[in-house]
Amino acid sequence: MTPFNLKPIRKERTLRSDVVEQLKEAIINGDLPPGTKLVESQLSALLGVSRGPLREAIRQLVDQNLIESIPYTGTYVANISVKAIQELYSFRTELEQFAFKLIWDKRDKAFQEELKLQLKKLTSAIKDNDRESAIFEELELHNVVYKHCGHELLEQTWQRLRGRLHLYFTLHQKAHNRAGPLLDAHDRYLELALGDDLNAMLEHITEHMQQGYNKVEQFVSEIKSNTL
Amino acid sequence: MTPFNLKPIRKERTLRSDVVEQLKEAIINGDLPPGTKLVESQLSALLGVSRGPLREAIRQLVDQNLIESIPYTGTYVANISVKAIQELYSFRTELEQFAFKLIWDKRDKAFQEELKLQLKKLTSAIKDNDRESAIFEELELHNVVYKHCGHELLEQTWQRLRGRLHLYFTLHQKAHNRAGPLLDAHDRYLELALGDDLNAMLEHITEHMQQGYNKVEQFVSEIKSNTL
DNA sequence: TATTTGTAGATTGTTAACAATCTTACTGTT
DNA sequence: AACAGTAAGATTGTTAACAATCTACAAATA
Repeated sequence: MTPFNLKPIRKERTLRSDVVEQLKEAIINGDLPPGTKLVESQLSALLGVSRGPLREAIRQLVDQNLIESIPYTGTYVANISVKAIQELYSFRTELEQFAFKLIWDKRDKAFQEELKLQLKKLTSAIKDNDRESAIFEELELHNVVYKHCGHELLEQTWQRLRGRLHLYFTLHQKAHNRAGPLLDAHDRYLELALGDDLNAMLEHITEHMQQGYNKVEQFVSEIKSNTL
Repeated sequence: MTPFNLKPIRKERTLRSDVVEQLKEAIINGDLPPGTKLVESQLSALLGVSRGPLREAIRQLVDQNLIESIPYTGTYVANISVKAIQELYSFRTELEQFAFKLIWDKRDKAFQEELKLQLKKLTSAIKDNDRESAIFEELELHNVVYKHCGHELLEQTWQRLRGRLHLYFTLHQKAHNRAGPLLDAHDRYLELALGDDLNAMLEHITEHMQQGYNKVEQFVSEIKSNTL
């Protein structure tokens, strides 16, 4: 048979996977604020799905730290805390430094172009004042690195953190109604990522993350003290 | 009321959690070799549980990379590969170096004593020629570090890798019927971990992991070529 | 005989009813 | 009024039956 350029189709559409997507989206968007109690019967009715697939979806989101579950008691949208943010940012720093160490000598044209393209998308979204897109594109920029370094375990770990990070960005944006954290000074990031000084890049990541942490930490402290 | 030093009790005993434990145990022990097809009806009958909780348990184990699942097709005990081992060991190196960087200035008496105790347990298990225990205690030794550095996200990530690592150790042991990887030369590990040269410790971790990787990689290559 | 096509059985996905557990509000007692 | 006990309602955990999908084998065709 003539070998068409056909890839085997991904057959992983199931109610569970759809529910995971929708719930994740709702949490990340802030439609379901942290602490919200998720009642299975209500949710399943809302989604038009029975409780079986819903419960399986919940298990997956618990593993992504987006939902907390207490047996026989209830499941809640994960709460935020200064410590959790601290951990997320310090961990991210290590992950991304590792990613760059892995990719450094393998940075091909495709990688460089995709990184440039992604920065354009981000810049454009910021100029258009489209906050939601800006957050997404910011995450996509970092995603390019993880995607290209060819380390599945690392990428998987990054994906697990990504949702939580997205949530923080959204909350920050909603709280201040201005551009989320880290939406500027990405030019230097790109410059170093395409340059030839690995150590400078690694140091920049530490600073980059530190800045992001400061912004997010600050507003979470505010929220927490307001809530009391 | 007199404030007793009581922690809120963990109430998380459910069929799902029991199934997770049992399945994990069976995979890690090698009772369910890599590639084994897991048929839900058979498993549920075997465990005396209906398919609902079983399926939820499977979701959790998929997230720990111990099971692979293809919708409408089947779930299988995760296969092993040289690349997966490579990734696991390189990632472990980063995680454990991060852990030591975190804990270094906070190493208290409790930490030091627990580390010493754990090494004793490991040494004792090796002397008794109790392979199964030796593997467990080896993992417990590293676990002490993650437990004490007070970084939940890091510990969580370690726990997710631990099962997979345990599986490799078991397979190695079964293949060669001799002591698993890394069961010697832990004295130096302890010495450095209690010493005051962080860089030496970090370097040692790299070597330590490299040795472990070499042993595991070698025998997996053998297995793979024999299977063909 | 080799290839294709159809069909039956097996297996996973989904649902809805049932059981166990928890929460809350009410009642009675001191 | 404060507290313990209790019962009703709500919610999660579990089960078993039903539907959708896939796989493997056999019949049909060349």
